[in-house]
Amino acid sequence: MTTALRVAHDECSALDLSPSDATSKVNLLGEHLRALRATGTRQHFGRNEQIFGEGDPADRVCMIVSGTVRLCRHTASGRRHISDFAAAGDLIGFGERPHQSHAAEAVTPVIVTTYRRSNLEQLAGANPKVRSSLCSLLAANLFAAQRQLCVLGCQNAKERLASFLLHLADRMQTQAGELLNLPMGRLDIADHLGLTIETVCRAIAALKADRIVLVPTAHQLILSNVVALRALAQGV
Amino acid sequence: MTTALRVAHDECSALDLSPSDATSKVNLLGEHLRALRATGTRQHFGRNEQIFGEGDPADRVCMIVSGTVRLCRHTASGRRHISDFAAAGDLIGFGERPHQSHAAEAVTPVIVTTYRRSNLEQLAGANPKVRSSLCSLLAANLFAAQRQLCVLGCQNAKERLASFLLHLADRMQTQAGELLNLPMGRLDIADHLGLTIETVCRAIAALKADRIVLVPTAHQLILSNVVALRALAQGV
DNA sequence: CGCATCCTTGACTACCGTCAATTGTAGTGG
DNA sequence: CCACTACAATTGACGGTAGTCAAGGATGCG
Repeated sequence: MTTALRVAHDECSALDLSPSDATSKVNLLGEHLRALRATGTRQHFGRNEQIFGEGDPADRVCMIVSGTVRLCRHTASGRRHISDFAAAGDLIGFGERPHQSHAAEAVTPVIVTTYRRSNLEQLAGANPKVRSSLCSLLAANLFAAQRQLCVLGCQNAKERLASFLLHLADRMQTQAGELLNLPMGRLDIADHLGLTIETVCRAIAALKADRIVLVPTAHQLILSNVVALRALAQGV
Repeated sequence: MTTALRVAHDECSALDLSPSDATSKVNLLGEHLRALRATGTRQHFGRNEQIFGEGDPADRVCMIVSGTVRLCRHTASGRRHISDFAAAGDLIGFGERPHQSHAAEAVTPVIVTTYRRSNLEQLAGANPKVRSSLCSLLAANLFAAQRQLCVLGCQNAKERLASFLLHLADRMQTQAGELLNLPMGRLDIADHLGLTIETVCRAIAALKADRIVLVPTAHQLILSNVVALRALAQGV
C-alpha cells in the first residue's frame, strides 16, 4: 500500500480497478515471517468464532492464512462497529498497546498462524527490514482508517456502499465484470459503514436498479459499471 | 498514549477527566528531537493559512510549537473532512507515504518548527529510541483514528459532540469545571464530526439547556456535568 | 464605529432508522 | 432427496434526526 489508493481516487480514469494494497502488505511481511514460521501455531476457527477479544492481552499476533475476519469494537451501549475486514495475508492483533483494541471474529471459516508477539519483536529487533515492514503496516492501517473516516464523515448511504465495494474489489483483486465475493453478511457491512442492515439492503437494491451492480446471490456481486460506481464513491 | 484512552472509556468513575494522551506524545519525541533542533526552521502562520497541502511532497515534518492545526482532506465533490486537530507538541506531516495525505491549516496563529524528513529518518536510524517513538506515534494516531471511526459510525449528533468535548478537554488537560478553550470554529467541529454547522450549534444548545455545559463565549466552554457528558458519549 | 464573518435559531425537507411482515437461503435430520 | 427449521435478506410503512435554506444576532478585526 504505497500510493495505490491515492491513484484510485485521484486518477480514476481506467475501467478496471486499481492495484491492490493488500498485496503489498503480504509481500512486505510474508517473506520475513518465514523466520518465525517454526514458532507459529496454526489454528482453525468456525463462522462467528472469536479469534481474540477486545481487551485481551496483546501478547500474540495472527497472520491470516485463509478466510475473512472482522475487527470490531463494542460500545458501552451495545452498539457494534467494524473498523475493518482482514483477509488472507493480513497480520492482525498487532498494535503498540498492551491490550487488543478490537475483537477479531471469523466471518467465514478461518485459518490463522499465531505468533508470540515477543518472537515478532525479537525478529524486528534483529532485522531492520522486518522492523520497517511492521512500521509500514501501521502506516497502512492508519491510512486505511483515515480513508474510512472520510467515508463515514462525508458520504451518504449509497456513496458509502460504492466506496466499500470498490475497496473490497481492490483488495480481492477482482476486476470489473468479474464475480466479487462478499464473505460478510449485510449486518457486517452495515456495522462497518455506520448504517443499518435495511439501509444497506436498500442501497444495494438501488445500485442494482441503476444497473451498476448485478447481484447473482446475496454473497456474490458483479460490478457491471465501475465508472458509475467510482463517480458515486466520489460524490459526483 | 498508552492505556490512557482505554481507562477513560472503561473505568470512567472519577469526576475529573482522565490523563492526557497528548502529553506522552510530547514526552516521547520532544526530548529526542533536541538533536535535530539545530536543523529545524521556525515558521509562523496566520489564521487559516496552509502549513502544507494535501498531496504535497512529504519531505518535511512539523513539530507544532504553539497554536492549533486542523488536518483535513477534500473530496472530489468539494466536501471537507477534518481527520484531527493538532496542538503544541504534536508532530504532523509524518507518514510513510511520499505525499501528504492531509492538508494542515492553522486554526489559530501557529508556530511550527519544520525538519527535513531525511534528517528525522537519519536520527531514527541512529537512535532506536527515536525510531520506537515514531512507531508509537503512528500507533497512537491509528488508535485515535479508530476511536473516531467508532464515533462517526455509532453515535448521533449529541453523542458525537460529547465525545469530542471530552477528548478535547483530555488533550488540553482541562479539568472538569475549568474553562475549556475551543480554538476551532463551529464549521471545523462540524467537518470533524460529520455533521453540519447548524447541527453542531443545536447540539451545543441542547447540552447548554441540559446544564451539561456552560457557554460563556462561543469559543469557551465549561464542562459543568462531566458525568452526564460521559454518559452521553457512551450512549447511555 | 462599521463591516465582514461567524454563530444561532426557525421552518421545512429528506434521508435514514425503526418496526413489522414476507421472502429467500443454508444447514439439519428424517 | 426432500422437508423442516432457523436465520438472513428484502421490502414496505412510518417517524425522527439531521440537512437545507433563510434570516437575524453576536463577535471581532480594521
